[in-house]
Amino acid sequence: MLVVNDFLRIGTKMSEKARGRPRAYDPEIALWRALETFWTNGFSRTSLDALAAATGMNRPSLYAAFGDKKSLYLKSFECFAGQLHAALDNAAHSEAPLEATLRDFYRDAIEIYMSGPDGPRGCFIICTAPAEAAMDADIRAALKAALAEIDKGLEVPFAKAKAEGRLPPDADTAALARLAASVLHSLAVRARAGEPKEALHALARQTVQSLC
Amino acid sequence: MLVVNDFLRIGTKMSEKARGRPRAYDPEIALWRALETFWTNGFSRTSLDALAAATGMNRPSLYAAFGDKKSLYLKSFECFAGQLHAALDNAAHSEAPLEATLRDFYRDAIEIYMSGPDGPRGCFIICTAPAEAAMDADIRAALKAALAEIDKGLEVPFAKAKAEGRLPPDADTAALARLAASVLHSLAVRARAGEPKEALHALARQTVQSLC
DNA sequence: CCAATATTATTCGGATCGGTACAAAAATTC
DNA sequence: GAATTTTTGTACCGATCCGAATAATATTGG
Repeated sequence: MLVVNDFLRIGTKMSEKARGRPRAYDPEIALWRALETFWTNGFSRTSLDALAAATGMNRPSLYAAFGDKKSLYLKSFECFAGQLHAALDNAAHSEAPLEATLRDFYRDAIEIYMSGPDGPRGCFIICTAPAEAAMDADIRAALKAALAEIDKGLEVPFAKAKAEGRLPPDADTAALARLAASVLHSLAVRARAGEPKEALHALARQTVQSLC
Repeated sequence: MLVVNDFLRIGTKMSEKARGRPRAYDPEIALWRALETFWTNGFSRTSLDALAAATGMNRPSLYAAFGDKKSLYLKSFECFAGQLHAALDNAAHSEAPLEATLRDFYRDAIEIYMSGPDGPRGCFIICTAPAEAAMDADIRAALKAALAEIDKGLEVPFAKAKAEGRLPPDADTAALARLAASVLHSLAVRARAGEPKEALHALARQTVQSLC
């Protein structure tokens, strides 16, 4: 239950040399490799052996660095949520008009959803967390928080457009943002199901047109 | 690899008595119990022991009746897809105007998504299939087909409204239906994440308002 | 060179996994 | 009532699961 100590050291100054045997892995790279493994396989289907193989670490090192399997999954989740947060921040601070902001946001999302070494993987959060969420309160809480962050983040561009008079004064920006977020969720699932990229772009286009 | 024989016998006339020891289970009930187990736990996290406990059958009987684990999952999937198909058919044949049809469709869906013995479970298809879809071509194909059926099914009410002049003559009914379907997907995930029922109804309301 | 420290590498252990073999049980047919 | 047929129940299979215990290795500090 100690664990995690390593993570705290990432940000510290590297002036004083580490005392013992040096690490053979980069924690950030290893975490990303673990994330990718969970992303394609989901939580329950991913074994510690697969994670060890993907990270190049052996199981004890994995455990020492990230804790048990679920802890590693949640760390991967937060890592992906960080990327998501950055994308939302980007949209929130966009100077472009609402249509363009939303269009670019979807474009970037689709690009990520369609990526992957063995075919499209959709969204880490939407495609792997729900399966576990019903029985696992921690994963459910993480999922709920991520959904809320998407809703909140997407509201900013709508609110800005409303403040600038580009939306009707009675527009419910929170509701519009939740609708836009809903399409994002669907894009994630559709990509993973194998829908062609053009169909996803068409859906995004229709959404922008309907909401702006 | 024989298997399945039992299923074929469900619909046959029961005039000639079965020859051997009688079945101790009802295949339809057992399938529904298995479906519920997969629904809450997802595919990978569900063990054959859990399925046996839920159905009241022992493992050999399970195997004889439904084949291996994935085969049982896919049968559960198709069973749920059948319910979905009925709901879509209901919406397609509705005499009510588009708004009411869509509103009722969402209302019924939310009711199902919020149901469940241990809290809301969302949608069997949207919440359990994506996790497996990236690595399992069969589940991916089933998921893709189900998504297509939702898109197609929801297009009917839009097309009817357009034909009756209740939508602009240039309305892209297929695109609108895909957008409406996307919100359904999101409702499934949101319900499983624990969003309150009223929030889901509000999202449905906003969607109907935006699309009709 | 020797102690201390921290990580790696090997190995194991109990539990559970999905699937099956085999015999007992319960019904029908003759 | 004996033979046949089908299902049930038990027990078991090798494989894999997650986690930990132990030993070897590589570095720093004295």
